[in-house]
Amino acid sequence: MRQSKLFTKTRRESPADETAKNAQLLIRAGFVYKVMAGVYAYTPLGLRVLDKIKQIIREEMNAIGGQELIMTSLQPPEVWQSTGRWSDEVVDVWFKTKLKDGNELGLGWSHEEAIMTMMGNYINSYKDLPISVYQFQTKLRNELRAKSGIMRGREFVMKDMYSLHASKADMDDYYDKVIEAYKRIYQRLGLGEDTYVTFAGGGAFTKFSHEFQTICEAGEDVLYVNKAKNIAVNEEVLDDASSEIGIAKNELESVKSAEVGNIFKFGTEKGEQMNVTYKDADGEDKFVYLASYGIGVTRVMGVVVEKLADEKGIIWPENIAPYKVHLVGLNREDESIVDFTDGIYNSLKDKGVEVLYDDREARVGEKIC
RNA sequence: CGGGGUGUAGCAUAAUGGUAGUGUACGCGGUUUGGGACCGUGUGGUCCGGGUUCGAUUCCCGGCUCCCCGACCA
Repeated sequence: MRQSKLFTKTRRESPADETAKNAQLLIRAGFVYKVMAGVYAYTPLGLRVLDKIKQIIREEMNAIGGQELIMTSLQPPEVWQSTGRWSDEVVDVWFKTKLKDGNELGLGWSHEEAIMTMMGNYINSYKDLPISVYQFQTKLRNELRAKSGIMRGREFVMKDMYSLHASKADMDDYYDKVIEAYKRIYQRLGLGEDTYVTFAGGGAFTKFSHEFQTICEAGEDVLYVNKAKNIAVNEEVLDDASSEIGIAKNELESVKSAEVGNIFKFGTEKGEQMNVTYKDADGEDKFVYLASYGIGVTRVMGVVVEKLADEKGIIWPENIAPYKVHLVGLNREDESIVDFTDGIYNSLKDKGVEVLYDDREARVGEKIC
């Protein structure tokens, strides 16, 4: 890509209406454009980063048998009524709207019910299980308060995977595989060192759900960690979990963290509520087991910026940098030098190296800054 | 949703009850040229609605916006 033609250029100053480091830097560098509170567009540079993060996740999900598909943003109420999650009292982040004929619609904030409804149409026998599907979907959530730049928006990209099983044991096995896949993902994203698997807080599902928390000043959660023992406990479940694990509070250090992934087992709960069954080997109807696995793709991007930036700006890990090479062409008035750098640019391109070529007529200082 | 703040040019900032200034960005001309260079010149602005006033960007009321704290967060 020739930088002279690149859509978006850098800005010298941070926007006054952003205090979050990730938003300030991403806007200054021209990776995102703010549309409104909690709603950001991704420019060509930002999209390249997003696509690379997605590709890493995609590879790891495929490696454990996940199959990519895409559900819909428009959601019919019926699908959610069976589990009680259409109610605004139960789910307070719904965006709801209406069709021209007056019928209500919701905009997808999560997709468990949507997946289960669809799966119910395809799963008949134990031979159809297990099955694991995932998507990269724009989630729409009517958050009371958006904050922290791209880390908590009303519209954001999430990878959500759903696995369906014939037995608890099979679900448990797969769940553990996903944990390992997630660890590889965060490793590849450059967050591995500071990302911990923790028991999640939040009521009835605590024992069946885990969060992936990355130590990050800009995060919303508090984690108690023991780095040497590689143990981390969410503040919300500190008392219960620490006794269960057998570690004393004073062995743990309190740090702020951002939730970069959340996985949980529904067991047969959704299957029962939505009547999703399969025939077992004896011809008997059984409820399917469900587990689901999320990664906030755009949030992860924000966390990377927050954690790895220095006083001069964003530092992308090589795996997700928008380009592998930034070729800086100087002396644009000297034709022989222009020809020379053009040659380097073309040969890198021919070799399939992703290269951003600064061919602008500008001084060195400006290009490098 | 409760509380606090905010709103001036593309961006960042200043000032004022009486012609809104500067930087940057952008256009043009020129001097430069290995870490955001300089000179000249030009384009461009007071969130929306109402009120007070001879006159409101400024004061008052309402709305909206954005940010922060809290609450919320499968």
